[in-house]
Amino acid sequence: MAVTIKDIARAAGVSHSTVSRALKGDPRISQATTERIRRLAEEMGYRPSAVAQSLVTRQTRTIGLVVTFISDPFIDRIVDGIEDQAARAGYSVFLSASHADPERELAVVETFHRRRVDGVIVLASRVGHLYSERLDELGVPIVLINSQAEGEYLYSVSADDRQGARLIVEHLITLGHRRIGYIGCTFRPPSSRRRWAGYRDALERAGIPYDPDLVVVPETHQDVESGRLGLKALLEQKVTAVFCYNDRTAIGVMLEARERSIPIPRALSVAGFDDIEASWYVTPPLTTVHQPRLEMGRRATRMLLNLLEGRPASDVLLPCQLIVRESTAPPTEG
Amino acid sequence: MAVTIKDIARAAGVSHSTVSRALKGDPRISQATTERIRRLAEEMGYRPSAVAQSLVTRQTRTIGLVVTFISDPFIDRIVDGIEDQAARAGYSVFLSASHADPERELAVVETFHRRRVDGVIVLASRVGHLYSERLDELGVPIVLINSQAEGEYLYSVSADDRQGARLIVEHLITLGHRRIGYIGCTFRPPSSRRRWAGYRDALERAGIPYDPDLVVVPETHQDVESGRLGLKALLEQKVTAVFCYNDRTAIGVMLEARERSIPIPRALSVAGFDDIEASWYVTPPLTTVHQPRLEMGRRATRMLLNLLEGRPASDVLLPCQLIVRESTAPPTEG
DNA sequence: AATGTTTATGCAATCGTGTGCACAAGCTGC
DNA sequence: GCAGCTTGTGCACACGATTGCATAAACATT
Repeated sequence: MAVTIKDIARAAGVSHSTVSRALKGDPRISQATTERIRRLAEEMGYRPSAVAQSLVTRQTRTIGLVVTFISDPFIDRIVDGIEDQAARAGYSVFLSASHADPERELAVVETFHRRRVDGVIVLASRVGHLYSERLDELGVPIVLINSQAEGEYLYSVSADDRQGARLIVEHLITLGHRRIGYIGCTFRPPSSRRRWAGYRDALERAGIPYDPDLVVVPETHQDVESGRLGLKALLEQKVTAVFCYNDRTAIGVMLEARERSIPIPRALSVAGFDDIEASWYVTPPLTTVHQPRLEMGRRATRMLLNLLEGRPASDVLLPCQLIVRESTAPPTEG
Repeated sequence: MAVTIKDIARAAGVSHSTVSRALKGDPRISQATTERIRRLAEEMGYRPSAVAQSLVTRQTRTIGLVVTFISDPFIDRIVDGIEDQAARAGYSVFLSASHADPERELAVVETFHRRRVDGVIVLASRVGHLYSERLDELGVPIVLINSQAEGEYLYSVSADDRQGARLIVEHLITLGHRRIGYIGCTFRPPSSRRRWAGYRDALERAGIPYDPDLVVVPETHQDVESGRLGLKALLEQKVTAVFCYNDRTAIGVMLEARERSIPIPRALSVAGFDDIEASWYVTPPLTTVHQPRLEMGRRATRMLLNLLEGRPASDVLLPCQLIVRESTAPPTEG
């Protein structure tokens, strides 16, 4: 059995209210008693029950974190940032995976409800209408990170997809490329659309006419596969460079290119997005766009904590950074 | 304000005890009342408070999960497996990172204590004496996955490091290699030692004398760097193949080899361990040992749940599987 | 000496749920 | 018509903390 304040009260010969107050540093309790009680608590190995505290204070100091899949190389550092900030503030994190399955999404929300989490962070998920509605019913603040929500959500932290895409496509243009393909993503429509917009921004600024034939959105839910399919389609278009929705897609392109003996970057430049760990393991190392993932996790958590303390918060859009490695080079003549 | 059983009781014109019993399906409550109450609960959007339930039942149905770093490509699927099984059983998971920092380790244990978690899973961590002692003080079952604990711990789920290592070294021997190096890991001594033992097992079975000069344990806490350093040391020994502590180390070897224009697998075969996602993205795809990570997470969780229900449990040692890809080949003559 | 003020502590209710025990009503059996 | 049994429900306490209010003692004020 765990030690309770009553046990301490008995040992100290005071009431349990006094113990509670002493431990909280209530000035009404005399210095002497406070110290005596604190020493006893320490000796007896007292650990306040967060459960009992939650019941009376009506806040659990927990936050619910939903991701679609835990094994997504994109999210690891974000979760790191979330856990870090939450722990520092004395909050604990419930981790749940929705697997992009509506049934499990509802189950997760239900669980968060029963657990009475103080707030929720939704990570890189597609938030459909039903899901969104249920989340709202929780009646707690919700922060979305890199949301694939269809409507505009109240609070969000995102990397600037459009700016990042523009950056990397400008890099390709600067290298001399004119026929640049874009391989989008069919199951993350909003961010794919934003990256596509950045791609067009770059073309427009350079005065290169936009050619819809150079844009493909393969019908698959596997990023790597998407890259393979995308490349097949784009080869007919004689592109000299490909900008991919994300690094996994770019890796798919590279794998497919290798099978077809297309040397990268000599015959084809490949660019990704996200800067996942594997992007600098592959051959050649991938030119990509870095998203400040750790920072995104931290900012989202701080935003949530602010909201929980009644402070205002406003959306955060973090800039991306171009990472030039070896998968991009000037196009070869002819 | 959330709906409570008292609200339902008032609406139904019964006492809250009756509501509690009806919702739990107590046979003493008449069919009619039970149904009426259930309908009301549904209509009013009642969500039982896990907090209040925990207080009285003295179990929280939560499990604490500690990892050293969240952004470790090795753990993602394990966590997937844990979350999956826990969620199915109605348990929620508190995720914490210790960052291999003694201070944070203690903080995590302290948090789990206050939260009154029912059990703990420790993932791939080095569990020192102090840490271990504190964990014991929690007084709840603890399951270690791929433990780097120094002593023998009560309950654990592991992949069979020794067997896996033997498997892959035998593969190298079968290809014709005789001078095979091993690059170990300095900050995960127990498993590194086990893989080293498997390496020697394979040599012994093949009648190849063990040469300590072919074993290096670079003094670095970065896996990739370890591979680079390891290769530098082993090149002097004229090895034709290298077995690495893990895939990241093997990737380090490959990167270093590329910089030195050593073709893989023609001039050097490289083998890893773990089968992380990046292992099949690299060029050439890495021959490695697959650990059934998803299964490890699932088994650990089921073991913990068994312990929580008073059922017995015994340690699990799961076999590893050899994954032959393209980074290994017969040695070239001369 | 009576009253007011300060200081230190205790009492008791509360948070939302579970549960042992009491109890009332209806039924059975003699 | 009464004891005994069954059935359905309520009372009241418990879980471990927080907190408004009461109170007792000590001291200051008039």
